[in-house]
Parts: sequence; C-alpha cells; structure tokens
Amino acid sequence: MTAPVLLWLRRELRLTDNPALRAALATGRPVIPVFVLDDETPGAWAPGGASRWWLHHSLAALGADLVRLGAPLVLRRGRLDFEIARLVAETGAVEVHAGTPTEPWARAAYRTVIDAIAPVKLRCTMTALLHHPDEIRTQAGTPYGVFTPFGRAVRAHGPIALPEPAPADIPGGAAVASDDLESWGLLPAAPDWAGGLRTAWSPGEAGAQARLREFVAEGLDQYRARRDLPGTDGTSRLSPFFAWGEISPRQVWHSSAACEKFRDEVLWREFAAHLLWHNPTLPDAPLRAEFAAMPWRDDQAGLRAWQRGQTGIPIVDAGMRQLWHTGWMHNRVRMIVASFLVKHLMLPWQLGEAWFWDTLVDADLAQNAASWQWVAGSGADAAPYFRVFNPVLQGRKFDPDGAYVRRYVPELALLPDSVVHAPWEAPALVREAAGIRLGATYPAPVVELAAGRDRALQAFAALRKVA
DNA sequence: AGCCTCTTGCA
DNA sequence: GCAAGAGGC
Repeated sequence: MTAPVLLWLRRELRLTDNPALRAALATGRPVIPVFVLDDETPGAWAPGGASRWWLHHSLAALGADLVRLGAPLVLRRGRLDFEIARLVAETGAVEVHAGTPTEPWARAAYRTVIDAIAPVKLRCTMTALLHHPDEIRTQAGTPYGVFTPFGRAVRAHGPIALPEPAPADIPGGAAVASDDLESWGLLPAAPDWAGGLRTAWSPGEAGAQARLREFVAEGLDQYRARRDLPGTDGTSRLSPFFAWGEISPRQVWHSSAACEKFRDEVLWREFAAHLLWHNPTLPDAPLRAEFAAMPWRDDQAGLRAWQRGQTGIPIVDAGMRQLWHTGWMHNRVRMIVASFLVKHLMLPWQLGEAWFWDTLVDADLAQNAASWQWVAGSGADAAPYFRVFNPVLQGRKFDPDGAYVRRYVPELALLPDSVVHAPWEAPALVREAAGIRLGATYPAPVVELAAGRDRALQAFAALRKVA
C-alpha cells in the first residue's frame, strides 16, 4: 500500500481554495487530514472561550465533509511537535503538508515540528493570505508601515490567483485513531453562555459560503453607504469565518470586484497580518517605543464596567453587550469602545486586547493586536494621539435613531432619539417618563467625557514631548 | 478610520 | 441663529 501524507489543518478549516490540501493531493498519495488541539504552545494566545465554541462547530462540520469525501479527520490533543511526530510514526507518512503559520508562536512551533519529524519534511503553503508577507515590500525593500501605499502595492503586484474549487473526493489512508470531539470540552457547559452565539452564527465552511453568497447578493452594493451604521446589517460578518480559515481571502477578493471599498477591508486584514509577520511582539508591546512610558491607569472597577457594558455611556455599553451576547461587535463600535478604554479610561490597550481575544468569535492574533495598537496610537499608520472618539457624537452620527443602542441596552429604549446617546443630558422629567434613574436603572457615566478626554490628551502630549 | 473652534455666508 | 468649511491640536 502507498505510504500516505498528512494534511495538518490548523487555521485553514476548509476544502474550497485550500492550497495546502491541493499540495497534499498533488502527491498522488493517500491523504490523512489531522487537527491538533494544543493549549500549551500558544501560551496566552490559546483560543479564547468564544473561539473554542466556534472551533467545536467548525471541526464538526469539517469532519462530516471529510468523511463524505473519503478521508476522515483525525483529532489529537497535545503539544504540536509531539502529536505531529507521533502521527507520522503511526501512519508511516512520508510528508506533512500544512498552511504557512503566520502567528509568531506558531512560526516558532513549526520549527520544532520540523526537527521532531525529520527526515520527513514539513511542506508549508500559504493558505491564510493573498500574498506571503515577503512578497510585498517597498522599493527600498522594507515592509510597508502605512496602509494606503501598502494597498496600492498589493493591487499593483499582479492579479490575485483564482480560488480553487473543493476536490470531489480525497483518497484516504488506513484508519487512524481519533479523539472524540465532544471530549475536548470546547463548548461551555456550566453555565452555557453560548445561546446568543448559536442564534447569531452558523460556523463551518458551508456557513461561510452561504454568508458570502448572501452578502455579495444583498449587501455588497450598499456596503459603502451602510458599513458604518451599526443599527443596520451593512457589513459582511465574514470575520469569524476568516479567523479559522473557513473561507479564503482569494475567494472573497474575487467575489467582491464590484466594491473596492469592501476590498480595502480585505487589504486591511492583509496589512495587519504582514505587520505581525514583521513585528512578532505586536500583540504584547507598543510598536512605537515611546508608548512604553505611557502612564496607564490601574482601575479594576473601570475595566469591569467596560467589560460588562456598564459604563453609563450608551454606545459603549451597547457594543460591549453585543460582544458578550453574540461574540461579535460592529467595526464602527469596536473603534468607539476601544478608544473609550484606552483614552477616556486610560487603561492599557493590552487589557482590551485580552478581553476581545476571549470573547470574540473572530479573534485573530494579527487583527486584534494591530487594531488595538491603531486605536492606542502606538501602532503602524496609527490614529494621531489627539484623535479621541467622542462616544456621544459617534453615536448620534452613526446610530442617529438609536436603534443599535435600544437593541442592546433595552433599559434606554424609551428615551427620545435626542438623548438616547446621552441620558444624563435629558431633563429629569424626560428620564422619569422613560423609567430611567441614573445610578439605579442605568449607570451614571464612569468618567465624565470632557474630563477623560482632556486627561488623555495631556498624557499623550507629554509622551510626544519626550519622544 | 476626529474633535473643536472660528469664520463665513445666508436668513 | 445656523450650517458648512478650514485649520489646529
């Protein structure tokens, strides 16, 4: 019998346009697909709670698809290098095919896998990005640090390869023992907090394809006009499918030719991944060194109010509650809540990054780190330090009828549009008529907005002076 | 991918 | 009295 190859799937949980799968099939050998759950090697960046919920359903869907195609998915739990080496030994595999890792911890781990399986080779193919980060560089040969020229360079780099269809069948190898997915305990049990996630999402490749089709058919032409309005269904909501590689950026790119504004968002994703590639400490340390001296505050109560959506600022609380209940937050609101944490509360962006990592179904190391640093002002192409989002003005501008706030902060539902984003501005009689008592039925603001803004501007200005 | 203040133009 | 645009932070 022909010796098999392993197809090690990690964050490319799809059959459509999966170059690693294609490379494995091209060997002409039986293919044994494997997924290894390793909660040790990633350290702080092991998947968070919401990501684990998603992963469970994604693996269940992929497993069913792979059975149908003839190559059942093998699940193992343990250190990546041990488990891949063990599987090579068990199966007599002559090669291991995988997606090119993009996270710094994974890039290091794959080097230990290479040592552990030698002389069997690990063959990596880029599955997560349009281009390998080394392909996109400035004339001077340096990585791009500003989005606009980066995007221009990607667009000028040549046509994006067309997506490959899923194979009709996969020649499987001899049977290999697999863990039972249920035994991994990826789903929350006591308490089961995933009710809102189940309502909001259909994880897995079929769900990804359905969502893409629906967005292209019904949302793409309105994207530019509605993308910033959190009360509407104006964004693609593809991010969680991207996070586990249930859809490929090439497929999304080629499906969205009718809207360059949306393609820009695909390129922002690409930009963040390239930034992390070239700056491995991006998730932990400010890219601009002078930000290490930022006098962040220590405020457990403020952090907790932010996490729970109890800051007393309606649009912030709506966003944080949307995140808690659905595992996702509208992008416009992500910028608002992040700015509020980092600037008005002056809490370190790493605390927000960690909370998002645990609660987002689309948690992605590069996107999360690059975006938090962008808001904090410490990242590449960052928002200037003096750019402080005013959550009341943002709310009035992007949620003018308060639909979003009312949906996620129902205790404010009866307030008139004019004050729904600033209940403290409402005359006492208006608040009373709406059933609101500040500090009782809804929190008083944890920080006075003008004072918080001034405090942040002063701290950031001092930082700039030092630099 | 901001906010604020000031100015201008018009009612 | 205000909306809209310019320019500084």
